[in-house]
Amino acid sequence: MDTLLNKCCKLGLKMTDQRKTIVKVLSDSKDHPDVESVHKRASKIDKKIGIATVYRTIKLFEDNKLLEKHEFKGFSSRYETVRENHHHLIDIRTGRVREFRNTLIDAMQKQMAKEMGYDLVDYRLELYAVPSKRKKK
Amino acid sequence: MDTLLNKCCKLGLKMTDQRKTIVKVLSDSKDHPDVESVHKRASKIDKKIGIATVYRTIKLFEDNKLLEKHEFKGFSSRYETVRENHHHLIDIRTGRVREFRNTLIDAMQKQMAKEMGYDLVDYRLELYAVPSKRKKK
DNA sequence: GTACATGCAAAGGGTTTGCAAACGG
DNA sequence: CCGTTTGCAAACCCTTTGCATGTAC
Repeated sequence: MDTLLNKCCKLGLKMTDQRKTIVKVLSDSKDHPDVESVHKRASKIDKKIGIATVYRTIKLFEDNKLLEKHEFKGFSSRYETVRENHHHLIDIRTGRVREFRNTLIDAMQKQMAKEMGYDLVDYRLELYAVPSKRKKK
Repeated sequence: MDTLLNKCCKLGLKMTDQRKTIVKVLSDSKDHPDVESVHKRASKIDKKIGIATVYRTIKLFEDNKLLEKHEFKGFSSRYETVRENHHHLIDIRTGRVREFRNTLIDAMQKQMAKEMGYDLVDYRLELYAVPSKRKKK
């Protein structure tokens, strides 16, 4: 098992009811919600939960590499549970995020940095797009 | 001539002294300054210039496609005059930005979007790196 | 029990806006 | 001239923080 909850336990994080609620919301999220969305969803389980707690918990998870933060152009910060490497395509009309992998681009990025005399530490590759009229080729 | 000032005139923008000052600052900038830096540099020419004016002018230029805004991770918004297509490598220690081109990656991005059934509208490719210890290969 | 987490509201940083006065074309 | 732009300060949004209270281990 490698659930978010398990990872929290392994890290020895103190699991309050609020944190468990937020873990559940994040684990159930198939999209890339922002803090407000997480708070809204969490409120359905625990109507007393404060948004400051959501901010603090998300930051805690982020610091512990359980969550990844994305700041897509035109949106407030959005989060997803850390999984394998991938890039994002954002539908600018709906905000929907689609994921993709492309190991060739990954390799080229690393090489590009090396050629410029740097060691790659992190990257960002985001495609902003709209559904095409024609059928997918 | 294709200077920023010329582009402003062609667009019929009212050129106040403040705007001319900001245009000069931006034209002289070889880096990717944030609003505060632009304001500081502009203040050396016109000590009365207000930061709200800098914000408004930069937004005006951005809306008119004369400036490009970048929101690099960990920094406040930074700007550069629009030029040919290129990507950015950010030295996370200093904030210094290096530019590079890679047409193969460009092509792959477009193709990636198409394969997913989208038309690419915009993208973001940023490398975050530190100078490598070894000599550039 | 004790150190840490919570909720609230207030503060924070970067950016925007309302207003009266100044100014460009 | 008249509509636009400016400078100032207040408002703004999202996020963080101080504090007294509550809670997991």
